[in-house]
Amino acid sequence: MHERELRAFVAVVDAGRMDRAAASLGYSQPAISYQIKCLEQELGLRLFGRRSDGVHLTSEGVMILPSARAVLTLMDGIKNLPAVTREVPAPICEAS
Amino acid sequence: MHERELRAFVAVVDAGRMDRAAASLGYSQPAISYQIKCLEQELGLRLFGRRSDGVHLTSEGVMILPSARAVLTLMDGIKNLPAVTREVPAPICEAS
DNA sequence: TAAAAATACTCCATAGGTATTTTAT
DNA sequence: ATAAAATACCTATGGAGTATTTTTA
Repeated sequence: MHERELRAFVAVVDAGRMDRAAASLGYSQPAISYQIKCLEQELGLRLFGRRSDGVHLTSEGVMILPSARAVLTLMDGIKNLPAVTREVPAPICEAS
Repeated sequence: MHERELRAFVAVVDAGRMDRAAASLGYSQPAISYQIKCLEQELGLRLFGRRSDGVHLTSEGVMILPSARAVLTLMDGIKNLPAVTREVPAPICEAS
């Protein structure tokens, strides 16, 4: 399971369509289709039903969505943790 | 940030040495060294101090460890969620 | 039939292995 | 000097793009 697959997953959920999700992530539409397919294959289930007007979550998709979001939030936190440590407050009094 | 990098990270933490972590994951030692290096570069910080008898977490490494473990736990949960749905209890009464 | 997703294909970057070198006690 | 990590090198796979086909309402 890869971060970019999970980002694709939630982007598609949010957009309701793969092509718009692709645009929002700066990828081509086939790239997102491929990522979703990879994730579905790795999990061995279908995350979306395909329609001519977009895509909708299956019940399995609904189930993993909260965990997917949580993983991405944690990852964002990991990426920001070092920044937090660097945010050591500057001395209140400037050197004279 | 990739799942395999986080798995390498926690395996190295648990083993205290990259070569043993590599063995525990079924990778070669240079592969783990490479994954740790990638993660350190992506985060822009050093996760481990290197010694001749192994490796030890830096304070930044200590900070991200709980989140790294949480991500992996969530990922394991995602992988198992479908199994949970499939574990629909069998009918208690056999068909007569 | 029109809009969206999937496939085919090509190309490059990523990540693995083996062999070797470097580093640290 | 020895044990562990890093580097070099090669190869294979993954994942991206563009062009095209397929699907579905």
